[in-house]
Amino acid sequence: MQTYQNQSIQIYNSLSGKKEVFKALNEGHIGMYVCGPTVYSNVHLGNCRTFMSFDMIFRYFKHLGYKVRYVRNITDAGHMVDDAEDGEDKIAKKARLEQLEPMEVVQRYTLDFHNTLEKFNLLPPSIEPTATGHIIEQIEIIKDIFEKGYAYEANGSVYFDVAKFNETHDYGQLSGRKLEDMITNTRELTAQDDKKSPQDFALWKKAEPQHIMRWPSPWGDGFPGWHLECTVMSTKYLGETFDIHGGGMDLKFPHHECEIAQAEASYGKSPVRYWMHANMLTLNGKKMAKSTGNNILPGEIFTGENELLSKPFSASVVRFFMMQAHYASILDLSDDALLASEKGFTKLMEAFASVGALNTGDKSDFDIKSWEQKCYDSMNDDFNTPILISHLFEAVRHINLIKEGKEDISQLDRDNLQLTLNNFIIDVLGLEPNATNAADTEKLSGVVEMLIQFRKDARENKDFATSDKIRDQLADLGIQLKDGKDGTTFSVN
RNA sequence: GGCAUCGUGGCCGAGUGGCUAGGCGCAGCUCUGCAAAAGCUUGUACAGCGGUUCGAAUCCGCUCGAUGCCUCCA
Repeated sequence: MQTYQNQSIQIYNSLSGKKEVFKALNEGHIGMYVCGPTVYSNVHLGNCRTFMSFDMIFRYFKHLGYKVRYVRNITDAGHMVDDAEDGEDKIAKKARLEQLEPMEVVQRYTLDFHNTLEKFNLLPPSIEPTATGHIIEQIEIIKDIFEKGYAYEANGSVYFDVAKFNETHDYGQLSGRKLEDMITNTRELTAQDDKKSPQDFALWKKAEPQHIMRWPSPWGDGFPGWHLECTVMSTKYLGETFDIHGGGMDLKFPHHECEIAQAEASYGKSPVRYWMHANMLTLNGKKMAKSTGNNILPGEIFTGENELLSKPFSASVVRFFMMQAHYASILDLSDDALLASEKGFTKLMEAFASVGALNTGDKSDFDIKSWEQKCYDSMNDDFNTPILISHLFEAVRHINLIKEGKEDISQLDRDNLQLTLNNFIIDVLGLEPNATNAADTEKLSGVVEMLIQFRKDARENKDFATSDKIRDQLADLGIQLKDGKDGTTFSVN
């Protein structure tokens, strides 16, 4: 029997606007699609938060014993830009500026993306398809939508006819918009090209002669519209209806709305059972975005080379910081908040590391079973990691009390505690103990233990000048001595 | 302008009709040669104004403020 059969998960479904009990389409299996990045520049920390949120969700499902197929795409075909160079796609533009082949840009930033996510300890998705690898499928679905009467061709481009679609379907169901409101409220747009209506969106876009990324199609050389790849790739790998579709909140409209329209137009049914949206990471109270430059790069966090930061922070600390907020809430990044998280993270990890060495007794003052269920309950309630973490700190308190001999724990409970902490801290939250070279750690440990012994001798001889010198100089090196009931331990910053 | 979301104690951040979230910081205490670490104790917070209710931070209305989307964006 798998763990998931004992746990009932509630998910906030953006489509209904309510928390719903999650039920997998196929018992024991979950299909999850998450909109990935457009690889035309370095991933910033805001991007990372979204992928980290879904990584946590992926991890939890796996922990519960589900077989999960997690698909996260790479958008390498570029999208339209809205500034002066109208009609040019982002990747092509970047390529020309840097005198690179488009696929060279794609390669560079895909690598950066992967490297960064690896630092944050994200699990790779099951499939990571690219838009350029699915041009044929995209052309096929355009033909299908065309035949069903929801698309029209204009000057070598193909557009989705939103008004036509809305006659028989509900365009705007996800974002809570009404087509008539959108028509009356549409802002003035400069490049309105060949669309019948501003609400229509491109399925296929004609490539101008200078446009580098282009493919042949029944409508001439061009490139696919930016909503299409997700429809095509999610369907290809997960089926016409699948369990979960995720992405950043900023993709809700129009991107996800258009995905629903395309899928309903082509397959005649709603593609997704649970829509999930991760909220924005803000900087100075404003959304991080590539286009506005209001962002911070992961590399700047790791080196501390940013005027907002007083020091560098490890990837795990940043991950812990993000896990202390609910995925659907806006989270504001600041030096103070990271500093506070770092302290909490260290406290948590030190307690976790010490569980195995806890002295055991005949009884336990800590009800592990009910505590464990509280951990599951918090995750089952729409993946509430901040609540989970509050329960983890409850365990930390007990661990420290046991260490001081003020509470007892049985051996069985200690083992269960260690296992459960490992499940949630390592497997579900994806946190990592500070990575250090094992061989170096062993040597360092030997040296520090030696100094601890010298200090102990000095203290026994009441030579406090020497003992304090050892303690203070080690502290200057970032090694903190901790005098406890059963002798002195140390930790390295 | 339209559509949303949000406004919680010094800071971050959960919760959401009555019952302690948690982390960081601050203060006191215990421990200590002195510290640190650890533990214990302490916060009577929910933007403002009305309303519903036996009871609201939590529901409703209005006001103010912030953010997001409406145009590429995680």
